Amino acid sequence: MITNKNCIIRLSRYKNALYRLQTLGFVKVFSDNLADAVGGTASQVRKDFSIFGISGNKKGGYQIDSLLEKLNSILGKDQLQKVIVVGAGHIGSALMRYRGFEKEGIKIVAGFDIDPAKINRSSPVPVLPLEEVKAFVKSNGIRIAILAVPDIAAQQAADLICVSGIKGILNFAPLGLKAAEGCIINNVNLEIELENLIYFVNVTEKTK
Amino acid sequence: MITNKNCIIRLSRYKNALYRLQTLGFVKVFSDNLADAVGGTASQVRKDFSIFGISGNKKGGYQIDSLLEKLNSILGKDQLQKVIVVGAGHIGSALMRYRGFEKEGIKIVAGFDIDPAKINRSSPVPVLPLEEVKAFVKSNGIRIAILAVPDIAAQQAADLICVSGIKGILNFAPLGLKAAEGCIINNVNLEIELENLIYFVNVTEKTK
DNA sequence: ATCATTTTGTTCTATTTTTCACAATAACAA
DNA sequence: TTGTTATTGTGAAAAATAGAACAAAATGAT
Repeated sequence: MITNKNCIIRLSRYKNALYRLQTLGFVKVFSDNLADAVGGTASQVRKDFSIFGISGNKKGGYQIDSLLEKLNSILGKDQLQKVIVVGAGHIGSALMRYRGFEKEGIKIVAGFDIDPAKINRSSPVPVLPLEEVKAFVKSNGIRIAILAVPDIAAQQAADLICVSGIKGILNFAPLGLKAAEGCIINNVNLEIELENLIYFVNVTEKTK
Repeated sequence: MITNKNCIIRLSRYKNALYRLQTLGFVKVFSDNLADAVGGTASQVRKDFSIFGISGNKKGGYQIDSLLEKLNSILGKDQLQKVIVVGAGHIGSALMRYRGFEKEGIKIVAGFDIDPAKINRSSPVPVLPLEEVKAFVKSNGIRIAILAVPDIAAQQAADLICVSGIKGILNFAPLGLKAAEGCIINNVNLEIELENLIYFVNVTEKTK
């Protein structure tokens, strides 16, 4: 089994680049075009494809449409992914209003919050009371949740949604969470991303 | 020079864990405590410290306060980092309202947008016309920008702020940007993060 | 048809990152 | 003291990842 997260991220980037190339009218692509498009090497593009049994044509490159089909299937994009957002604060609400996911086949179907003032069953993406999350997850077959609650509530909320049947959590709380058995947590930590950026800006400035 | 991004991310996590431990009343910590706290190995904690010349006490572990001082200095947290947000849409506005950065010594000092309707010079974080970005960056010595504009505008906006003197960009546009010479770009791509999560949820489900 | 050229697919090599293992040493106990 | 134990710091080993190189195959030109 592939455990290389960067490799999967590259597949996503290839996919995105391929859509752009397709829009521009291209129907086939070579490994070095893709490498240029995502900022990698042609070797690595071919290696990545080889790992997943994707093959092209000697001298003919890769057919963009069939390549996209294969990448989309690997990335689980052959079916609509329904996602919930837990926490309807600034970040959570912004995510619920964000339309960019839809063109990626990702649909935010509901938000949940513990604060009654945030509940709104009639908005485009309804915001429901947190107590209803378990029933909702079960009856709608949701597997993925975005967690955007304050630090203090994060672990508790994570535990709750794991028990509710969620298999993967994208965690925005700036705090490492302990995953329950059978649940994967990926962290998006903006503070850490910024710190990282600041570090590398600092060191490249110093070494110059 | 250290180029290992994950290593720097771990330093941030150690730092955050240390603050939590400090709050709980601890004054010293052992490598295995930290490993537990961030989900790594004790070896790696010590190796990471060793790389940056951080040393503790044989049998005595690490003094939390001096350890934090060293980590904060490495991560550039010994001075307030002023950051601007380019793009005052849903994500950009949410970031400007997000108070979590302040306790990390990161202050969003202004937002910029091309849409006159978004301009608001009197809000807590003023939103200014994009034309003013260069002057603002220069006169306030800003080095870091968060880019939260729509796809189509992203490369152009990135070019503009690089020319304006920005050294590091945290890019939210779901699109790989070409960095101008002397400018570092880190990408935060929520679609890709979700795809990644979905992939790993799928494979762990299948292999079980 | 033959040859030259292009591009894949994969093996082999290099580099990077992580883990292991253990000597060195500080703290404490007897 | 002397011995025992706990923990660091690091060099060496292992594992994971990336890159280079090249044979094989397909295309097109002469």
